[in-house]
Amino acid sequence: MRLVIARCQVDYAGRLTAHLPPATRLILVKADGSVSIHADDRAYKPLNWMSPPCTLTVRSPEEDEAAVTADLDASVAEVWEVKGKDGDTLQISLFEVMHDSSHDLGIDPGLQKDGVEAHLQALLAEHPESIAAGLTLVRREFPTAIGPVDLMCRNESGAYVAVEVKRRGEIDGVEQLTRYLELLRRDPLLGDVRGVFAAQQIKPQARVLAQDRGITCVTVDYDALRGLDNAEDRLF
Amino acid sequence: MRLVIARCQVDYAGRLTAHLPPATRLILVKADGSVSIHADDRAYKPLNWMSPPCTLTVRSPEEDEAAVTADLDASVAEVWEVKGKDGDTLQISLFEVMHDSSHDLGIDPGLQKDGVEAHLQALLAEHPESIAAGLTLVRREFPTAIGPVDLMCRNESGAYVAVEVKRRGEIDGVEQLTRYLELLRRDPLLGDVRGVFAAQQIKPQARVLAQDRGITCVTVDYDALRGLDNAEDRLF
DNA sequence: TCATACATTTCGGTG
DNA sequence: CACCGAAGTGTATGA
Repeated sequence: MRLVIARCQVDYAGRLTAHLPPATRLILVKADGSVSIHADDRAYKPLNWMSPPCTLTVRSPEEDEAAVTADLDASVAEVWEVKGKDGDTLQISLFEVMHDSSHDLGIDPGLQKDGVEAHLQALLAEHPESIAAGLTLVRREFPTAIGPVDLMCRNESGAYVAVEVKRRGEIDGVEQLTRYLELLRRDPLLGDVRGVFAAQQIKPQARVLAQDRGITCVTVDYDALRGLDNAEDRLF
Repeated sequence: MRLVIARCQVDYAGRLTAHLPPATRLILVKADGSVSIHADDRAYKPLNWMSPPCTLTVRSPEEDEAAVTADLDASVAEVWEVKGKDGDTLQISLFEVMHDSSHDLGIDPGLQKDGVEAHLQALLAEHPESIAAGLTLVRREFPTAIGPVDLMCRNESGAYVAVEVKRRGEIDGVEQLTRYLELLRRDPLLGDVRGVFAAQQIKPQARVLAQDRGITCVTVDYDALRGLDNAEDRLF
């Protein structure tokens, strides 16, 4: 990884056209060839970047007439041109370099995650009764023409119940479930299909929309479910 | 901005739980207090991060028993604890520091963009006939109870046409337009309202859904529109 | 402050 | 390779 602190100007042309006026910034050149430009704020998003695969070409400004403008040519030390795979380009004009160091980091073992929707879905699949009393699982990822329903269940009276699982319940989740229900209800083998929208938190607007469409909302306690799981582990 | 290259282990607890095993990485501490951890690949996304506002506390490992594990205590040099506003925490255990430098960057003038949806909408507003022959603009951002319709037009026979503009046409865009149309059609003053989904690219699934709902799909050539605009500039 | 829509979204999964 | 959906999404804008 190469770290460069420099006064620079950046021009991007690709899916959009963007320009960064001259200022001092951090330029990161990583081992995979990717380049990103960071200001002194925002942890997550760089000001500008080029995703791999891409190639970086460094040249002095006089090598390329086009890169030399009347205002800038006197002070430009180097011009970096980064070309992406879709023909997009990032041109970095460096005026003054304050810092430049390279470091060998090696490959990263990577991030281990827990608590995402997949886990929530797995826990609910193991404990469908926590969604509604008497509910039993038919299968996870129940296939439809427009994609799989998270959980297909049956209630005490044998009716099918399609469950959409979300960490945060918002309008688009209700729309998604609505589309599934529309399709499922066309299948005469399934008969009437109920809809349940299960999430850790459900936004008021999503709740109203769901209610309007006859979809039941269930808020799920992830920690309690995990506890249930742990308790089970201990018991059996 | 502070740049630290160090062998470190990272643990995040917040909306999810995540863990980074010991490895050499770049740790960025920015002027706004934000912290991000980068591996030697991926331009855009850090391995882990804490968005501002947040506070960084540095301490030697013996100050906090909880942070000291049997496996690690011998080699841990420092433990950084970053607390976010929602009570989420990022704990960085540093084993060995290879580089540590600080740089004053000042505030950034920021990115200047062109080519986003707003511009596309503006161009289409100036050239509604490029959406469909005979179309004339009534107004941009036509207000409804659930939000503004991008473009409200009328066709040759005087019927209202609601146009949803997207750079990339996907299912949620069709859903959005559907909601608008549902509302607009309740207004007796407007009469029948047609729907047009205009985008640079329209995904097949979105196209199918739109067709099913009687919404017309139009793919827009952004460069041609911009050319039309430039040509106009030259002519008048 | 909250809700919504956009993003050069990025990123991972599946067909 | 495409499409599709999730993300600790982040970010800007308007109510």
